[in-house]
Amino acid sequence: MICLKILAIDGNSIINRAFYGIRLLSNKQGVHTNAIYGFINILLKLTEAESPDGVAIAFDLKAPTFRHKMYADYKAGRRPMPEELAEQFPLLKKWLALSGFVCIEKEGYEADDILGTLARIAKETGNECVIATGDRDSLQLISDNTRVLLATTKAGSPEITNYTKEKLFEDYGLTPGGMIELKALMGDSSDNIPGVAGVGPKTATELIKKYGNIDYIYENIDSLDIKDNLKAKLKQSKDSAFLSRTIGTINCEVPISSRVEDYLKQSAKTDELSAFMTELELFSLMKRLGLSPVEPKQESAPHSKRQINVAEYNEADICSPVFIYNSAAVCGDKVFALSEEQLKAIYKNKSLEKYVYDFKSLLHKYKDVSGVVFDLILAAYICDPAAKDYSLERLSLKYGIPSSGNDNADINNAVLFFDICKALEKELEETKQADLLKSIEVPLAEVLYEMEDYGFLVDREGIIEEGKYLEGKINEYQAEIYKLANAEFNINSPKQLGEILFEKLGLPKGKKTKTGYSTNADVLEGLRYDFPIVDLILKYRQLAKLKSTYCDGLLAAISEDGRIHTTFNQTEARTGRISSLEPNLQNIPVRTEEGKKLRAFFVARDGYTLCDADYSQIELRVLASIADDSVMIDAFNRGVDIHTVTASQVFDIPEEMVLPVMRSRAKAVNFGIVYGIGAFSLGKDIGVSRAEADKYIKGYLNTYKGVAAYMDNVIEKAKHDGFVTTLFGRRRYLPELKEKNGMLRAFGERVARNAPIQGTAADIIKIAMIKVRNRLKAEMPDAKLILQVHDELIVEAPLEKAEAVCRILESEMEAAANLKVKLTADANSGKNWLIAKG
DNA sequence: GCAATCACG
DNA sequence: ACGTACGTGATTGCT
Repeated sequence: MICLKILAIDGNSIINRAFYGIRLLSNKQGVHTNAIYGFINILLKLTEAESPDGVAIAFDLKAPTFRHKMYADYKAGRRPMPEELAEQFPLLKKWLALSGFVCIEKEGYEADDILGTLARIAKETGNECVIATGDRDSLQLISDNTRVLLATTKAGSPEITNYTKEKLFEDYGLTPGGMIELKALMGDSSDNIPGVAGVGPKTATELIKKYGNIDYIYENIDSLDIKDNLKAKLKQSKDSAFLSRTIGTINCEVPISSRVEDYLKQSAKTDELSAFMTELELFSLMKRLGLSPVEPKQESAPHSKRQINVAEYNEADICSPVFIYNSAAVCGDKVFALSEEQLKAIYKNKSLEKYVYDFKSLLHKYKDVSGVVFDLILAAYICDPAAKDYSLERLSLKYGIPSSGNDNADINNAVLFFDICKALEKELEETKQADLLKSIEVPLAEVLYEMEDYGFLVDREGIIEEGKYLEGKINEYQAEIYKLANAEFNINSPKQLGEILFEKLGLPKGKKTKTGYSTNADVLEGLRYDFPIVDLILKYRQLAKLKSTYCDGLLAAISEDGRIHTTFNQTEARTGRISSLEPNLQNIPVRTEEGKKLRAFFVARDGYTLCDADYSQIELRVLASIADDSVMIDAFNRGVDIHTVTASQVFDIPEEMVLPVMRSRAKAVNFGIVYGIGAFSLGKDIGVSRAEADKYIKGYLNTYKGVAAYMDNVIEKAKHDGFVTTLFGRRRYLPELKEKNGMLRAFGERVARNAPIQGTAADIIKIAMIKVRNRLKAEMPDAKLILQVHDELIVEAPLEKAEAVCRILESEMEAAANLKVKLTADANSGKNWLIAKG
């Protein structure tokens, strides 16, 4: 077997050394390049000296890591990175990518952890790892397969020490593992790790040399041959020592590729690299790499070529399109700061085309905002619906856009905003999603604003009464549970509940969770008829949920106008759905009788009524259409109950012979198929054996051959493309399909099957919402759309308009898309949500 | 801040 | 042998 050598570089550490070791350099546009220059220099030296087979450069991300979670002050008090350095990161990463080097960054982990993981992978695969860093923390990673090249500054001049196990012992008298123990005692001021108060490097080293580790030290603390006051200090800081060790231990299990081949250097994109380096004016490095400068093309790098000048606001300069972020705007080749008055006037001006950030929030703030043709936050969501957030900061990193370097933050951000808009616009064009933004998301933002603003009236007194009633019942159940358990405990604590049920009372143990016994409804349901206490707990849980989340929660959310104004999040769900929060009005109970009662407290105001319309089986209709399954299409077109048809096909009996239990099983299969179900879960869900469930699925796929083919094809295609799309072109990227972890890959496959279905349905109802809102606005402006629950729309309408509104809802919802099957929506009206749902 | 639980489509 | 159905948000307990 050939032994490969992987050079693993701590990107953050090395770029820092480069930045502080070399005076500020910059190109003509004022982009700083000294850290990039220094980094590349070191990288070239390292590769020449080591001739590695692969190179991986690890970077920190800003996101908090597990260390912050364990220890809130981790890295507290660090000086923020200077802007001149920060702006060089995306450029360096671009350079590395163009050169064919592999960069690794992982949310929640530090560069150190990635290095540790690479070292472990190298070790496990019998390869060699060389770590290059300026941070002594990595010394703990040394092993027979791993060396550390430690960059330091000695007497003002850079020096590199090659640390092997032997060299480490020579310098520190410790093993790599000992370095971790050392840190547990002495702490680390740069990361704000406390260690043991009053113990510095010298004492710590002595202790570890003598006793090996802190476990031994603390187990035998009283018999140790050390001074009493040192013992006292150690005892005093025991917890801190163990915490410091945990935090100081590098995590070698970062989820990154464990194939060493994935870190081999790819060939460089020479042309692009030359253009990029020319732009950065890194001519001496180019020479060293054998590249020659190229004449920059006019449009090759719009953000750094294009000149935008800071100007005074002048109304005559304003023309379409104008790019507004906070209180500054870019228009033509000028950027200027705006007063609130000026902003207001620009937002009002219908004929002025505007690129904005978060249209819906602007509507809340300014009420009158028109002429919006582009919303950055929505565009960025379409381009990457899985992103954590859509801040300029994150996007500028993603698209490699440097700061314009202006002193005024607003001016700077407006220019950045402009550049990001251009990048997103380009990506939307390239991925054929521009229409999604223009025709769906931007108009929808305004509809959602109106819904949020209008709100949903609730019967406050009714909810208060219901809360009191529930409280009484909950107390009764609680008393009975305590009596049966012969103990008082917190029923809301799964830990305590598990101990009572499975240890004290000795009930048969079911599933386990990471932390103990599972006490969820699935488990308890199986025990409820054998053990009265379990039945009570289930009832208690149900009512406790209704009380806390729905009574107390909703009451707290009622505004002064007596209405609940939820917030719709248009950029959260990876499938394209919208979500509702603070409070969530998309999960108001409906499945149980007790829960349903709450819906009666969602009401229409005097003289008005609620019109509620929902799509019938929209996801299955979408599936039938996307899969082009003639049997399912035919079933829908005949207008018969789809679950009955499925049962009749799967059980091979006439439709009129289908029994309720058969229909209900067929229904579970229909739903399950949409989610990419397996026999195990289906069996569990409907309470039949796995083999029985497997028969149903086989029967299903044999009946609906188009669906069967689709389920295979969609994964095939997703693997090829790296994403799936809805009927309207909305993408969901699926990096999971490349996973070598089978579980994650299987998850990716289920998502590939589900996302086009759920996503297309989401697109359709979004279109319907826009159409319904426009019809209402034009024909009966007193009627307002107030809520969407994925396949359901609710309008508050004047009593006498109820019928007309129901017909508008039905017809617009049905006409929202033209599928291979007819879409059906059914509307009802009533004075509260419970009644209106029909 | 995470895990467990449970509410909805 | 392992885990096992997609997408969300709120509450509670616990470290």
